[in-house]
Amino acid sequence: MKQLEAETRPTHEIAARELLETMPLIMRTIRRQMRGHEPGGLSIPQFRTLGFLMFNEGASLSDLAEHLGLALPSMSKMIDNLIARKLVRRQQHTEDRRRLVLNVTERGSELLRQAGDMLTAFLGGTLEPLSAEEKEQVVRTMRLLRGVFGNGTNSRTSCR
Amino acid sequence: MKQLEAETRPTHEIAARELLETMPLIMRTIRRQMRGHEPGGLSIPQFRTLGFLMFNEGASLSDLAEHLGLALPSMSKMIDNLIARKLVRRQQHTEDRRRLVLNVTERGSELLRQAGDMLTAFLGGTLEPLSAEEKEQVVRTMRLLRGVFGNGTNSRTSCR
DNA sequence: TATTGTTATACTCTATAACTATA
DNA sequence: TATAGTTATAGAGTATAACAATA
Repeated sequence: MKQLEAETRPTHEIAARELLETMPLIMRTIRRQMRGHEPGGLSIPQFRTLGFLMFNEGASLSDLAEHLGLALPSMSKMIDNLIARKLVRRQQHTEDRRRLVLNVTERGSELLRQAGDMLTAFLGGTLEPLSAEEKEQVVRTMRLLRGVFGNGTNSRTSCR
Repeated sequence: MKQLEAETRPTHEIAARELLETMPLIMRTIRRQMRGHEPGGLSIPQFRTLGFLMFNEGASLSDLAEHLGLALPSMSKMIDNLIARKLVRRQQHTEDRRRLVLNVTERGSELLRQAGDMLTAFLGGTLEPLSAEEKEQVVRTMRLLRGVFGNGTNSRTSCR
């Protein structure tokens, strides 16, 4: 009863296990890489935050929370942190004064660039053993997964 | 300079971005699902810990830390927590009294089963829109990634 | 009243450093 | 001396609840 017969389980169960075993491993590898190596050391969510702000200048806190899939207070705290490190600038929206207008500072954009280069190099090296086709497969699968995980399932409003 | 030309970047760079955007999303979705729904509510590392102990009865703390990719103190604390919740039992190795002999309790195994069922159902539902072939692709890609990320890169001893 | 954010609080994850006990 | 674990400490990520300010 405790020993399962290798591959006789349904595919979605196997896929579930694979996701659960593989993704934390990769996340940790990346996290360590980022924490240690950079001049400033960005966490993954911080990195994503700066990246989002780079391409969505003047985004609000809610925009960010929505994109990262975080609760507002979590996002607020993270932004506090980034502002304390002078990587992000916070202003008030002139028309709707409830809203924040967030931007990456010079320093933030420089750090983001460096972190991105480092990460790209690191992941490039890690993925190197794969053939071009396998790399394509990784990209395809990620998009596939983003498609199914990115929709309703994750919407914060639907959770209780 | 700030706008990048869609798909002209090298594959490994694209793959890097895809990993970074997709994996946190999936992890968060799973984490929420696990936190909320279960009778006890297990975190992902807790779930993996119980799972590992289920198939490696009497494992030591170091075994676990190694498998999960955690530092020993992190692992120690997590086990404390699981023991406090009566999900894990800690004994001393009779021959080498430095070693721990860790096992899942009845209650732990029951909770693990429930959490596993819930997660399987949830992921099964989430992956449902995918064709059988696409699901296979997910499995293949995870194994591929585990292969490249699971080796030297992640060894704790190599990090400073 | 609804929306945007912040503050307070709490818990998990994770790491490093310093320590104890055993081998 | 080397190995297995624990304790102390710290910081990030995350959430919920309660609140303030603006619309």
